[in-house]
Amino acid sequence: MAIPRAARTQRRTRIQEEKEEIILEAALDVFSVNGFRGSTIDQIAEVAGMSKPNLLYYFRTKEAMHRALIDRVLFTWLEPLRAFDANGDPESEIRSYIRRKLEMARDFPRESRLFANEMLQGAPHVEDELRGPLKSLVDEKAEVIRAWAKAGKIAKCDPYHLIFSIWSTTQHYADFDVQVRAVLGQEHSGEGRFEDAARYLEKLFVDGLGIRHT
Amino acid sequence: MAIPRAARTQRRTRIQEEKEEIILEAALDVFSVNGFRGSTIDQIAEVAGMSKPNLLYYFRTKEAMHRALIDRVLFTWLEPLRAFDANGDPESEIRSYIRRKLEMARDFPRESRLFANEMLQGAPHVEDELRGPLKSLVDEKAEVIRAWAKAGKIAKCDPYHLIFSIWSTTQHYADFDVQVRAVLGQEHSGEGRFEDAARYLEKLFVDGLGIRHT
DNA sequence: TGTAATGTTTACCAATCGGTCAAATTATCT
DNA sequence: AGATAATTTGACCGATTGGTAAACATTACA
Repeated sequence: MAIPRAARTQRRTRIQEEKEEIILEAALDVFSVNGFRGSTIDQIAEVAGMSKPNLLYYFRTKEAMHRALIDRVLFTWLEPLRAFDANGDPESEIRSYIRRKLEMARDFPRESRLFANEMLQGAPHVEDELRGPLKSLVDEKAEVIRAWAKAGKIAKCDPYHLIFSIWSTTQHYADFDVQVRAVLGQEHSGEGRFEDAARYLEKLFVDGLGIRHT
Repeated sequence: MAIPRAARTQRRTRIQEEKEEIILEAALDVFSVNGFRGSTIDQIAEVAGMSKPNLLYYFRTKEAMHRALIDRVLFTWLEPLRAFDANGDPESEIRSYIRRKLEMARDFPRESRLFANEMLQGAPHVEDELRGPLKSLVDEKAEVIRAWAKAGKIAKCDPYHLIFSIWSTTQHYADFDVQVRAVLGQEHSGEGRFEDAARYLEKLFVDGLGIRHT
């Protein structure tokens, strides 16, 4: 008889690791487009190439699948902000933060959309993470930015809204990809749009924050 | 016997106008949070305070409801961009565009989320509008911005990405409202956050675009 | 190799889904 | 008021939903 997943205390099997990986990959495909409510286990099962009960053998409920996915993605997603260095100089830190966020929008659009979907729904599954770890991290980095402003390295500005504006402008290229492509037209919808965006955004923020570059 | 809605050619009844209004209002509540797939007619019926078959008397399918809602909202939503005036001066035009968009994010967050949901899903219901009317409007305004840059009134920049960045930064306060509130904390989550955002964003764009203000 | 644990699937369940139908109710107009 | 058209609803339909039970297949390990 199969042991229910939740009751297992032993180390995970090779098969478990592989299959859970496949399932979460498929779940990311589906959840990132349709949101939690709009996604079905059957859809995920089809993408994963296994039967529905088999999915439910590894994750007992649809919610558990979503939960596991969020947990795994959240850490990676905040990596660029975590790398934001108080000791670096403002210009290069902001430039590289923008660049990193844009790379993530390009390379991990599904992850971006997964969160966007969650936010639109009022973050019913991650509100705690927002108020806890996320807020702490942002508070910490906001303090860095405030110190830069105080030292006259950048113009005085609200550090929280600065962070919001970098998040929104970069994630836009993942979340609103269809719109961006439609507006740019076929000829400018190649991967080059990310370089154009990087160039434009770096200039916007560097100049907008009054960072003097030699 | 009731005449099917689609076959009616006569003018709409008072009751029709009222009820369709109530239904679309409820549909906006539900669709904007759960997206098309994640929303059910029963949910909308409950919010609207009428029976499910009654909703289907006014809109023959769930898709028709969504369609009507999108059509009604799309026009209003593009109003600020339409008001963007080629003859105005760059600084005040950009400032007021940002302000208008922020006001819409504050006053019509559901409309913003409705579109955001649609974009995340790949715009299955509005792709034509994106490639047609929206692209045309943006193309037209991009030309205005390009002319400003050519005349040296603003710094050279990609006008499309400029528009994207204004869209994303402003709509962020509607679409990611939960996140914004969570990060700002209870004390800064009052309506004042929109004024803070306006102040920050106006400065960012005016300085970022190299607009000399006396 | 045998066997116990792990993994997979078919068949199924109750609840919910979008939508229909016909009967009942209400508004409109002469 | 009476007739007619417009509106509303309860009962219902087949399909899909999240999830279960149990039989079957495979793997790991002594």
